[in-house]
Amino acid sequence: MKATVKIFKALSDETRLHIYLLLLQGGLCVCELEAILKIEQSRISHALRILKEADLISNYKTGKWNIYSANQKLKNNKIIQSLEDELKLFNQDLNNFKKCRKENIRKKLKGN
Amino acid sequence: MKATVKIFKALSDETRLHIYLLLLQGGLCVCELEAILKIEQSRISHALRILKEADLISNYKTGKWNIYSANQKLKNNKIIQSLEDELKLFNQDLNNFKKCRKENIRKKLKGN
DNA sequence: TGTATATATGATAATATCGTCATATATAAA
DNA sequence: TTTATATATGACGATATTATCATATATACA
Repeated sequence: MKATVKIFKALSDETRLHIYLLLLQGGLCVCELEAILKIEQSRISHALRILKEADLISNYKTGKWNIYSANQKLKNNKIIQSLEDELKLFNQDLNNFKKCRKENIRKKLKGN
Repeated sequence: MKATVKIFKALSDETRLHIYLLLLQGGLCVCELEAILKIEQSRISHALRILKEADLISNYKTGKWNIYSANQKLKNNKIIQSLEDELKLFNQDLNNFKKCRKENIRKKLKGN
C-alpha cells in the first residue's frame, strides 16, 4: 500500500501529472518541457526531482541537456496503465509535443 | 486532468487509501472503521470528509450510525479499477473486516 | 578565457495538510 | 429527562508542500 500511496502522492499535483503524462510519450529535456508547459524552469526541475524520487521517471545527460522519460518498469503497473485514458484528453499538449518534436529545439540550438 | 488529480490527492494519504479500499468492499459505519483500523474517531471522520469531497464515497444515516461506501459510479474509472490489485495485498484488513461483519458490532449495540 | 545556455539547488514565504483535543449534535436507551 | 453512544466539526500546532527567487554548476561555443 505504501508504494501505491507514493505513486498517488507524486501524481497528486497538476504540474507533476502534466509532466509525467508527457514523459509517458517519450523523452524530453527540461527546456522542451518549459516550451510545452510554459512554466518556469526551476518549477519544472523541482517537479522532476519529486517524480524521480518516486521512481516514476529516469534521466540521462547528453551535451548540455538532461533527458527525462517515464520508467519502463512501470508499464505493468495497473495504476500507470490506467493513465492511458487520461492521455486521450490531452490533445492540446500532444500537439505542442509534436510541434516541439518537429521544431527540434535541441538540434536547432546545437550543443549535443 | 483536474478530476484525476483530485482522485490522486484524495488517495495519496495512507489513512484515506486504507479506508477507501475497505469501503470498496461494502458499507461501513465510522465505529466499524474504528474497530478495523484502530485509529481515533475524529481522524476517521476527517478522512471520510475528504474522500466525500472528492466524490469517492457516499453515506446515509440509519439509527445513530452513518454508513459510508464507495461510490458505484466510479466502477468504470480505470484508476479505481486498478486498485483491485491493491486489495489482494490486503488480507489482514479483510480478515478484520469479515470478523467485524461476523460480530456485527452495530446490531450488538442495538439502536437501529 | 569569457559568455551563453541548460539545469539543479538552496532559501524563503505563503499556504496546505495532518493529527489531536475539546466540544457540539443527534439518536437512542435507561 | 438524564445518560450513553455515534459522529461531526472547529481550533490548534506541527509539519509538509508549492512557487518563486537567487545562485551555483556544467557544458559548449566564440
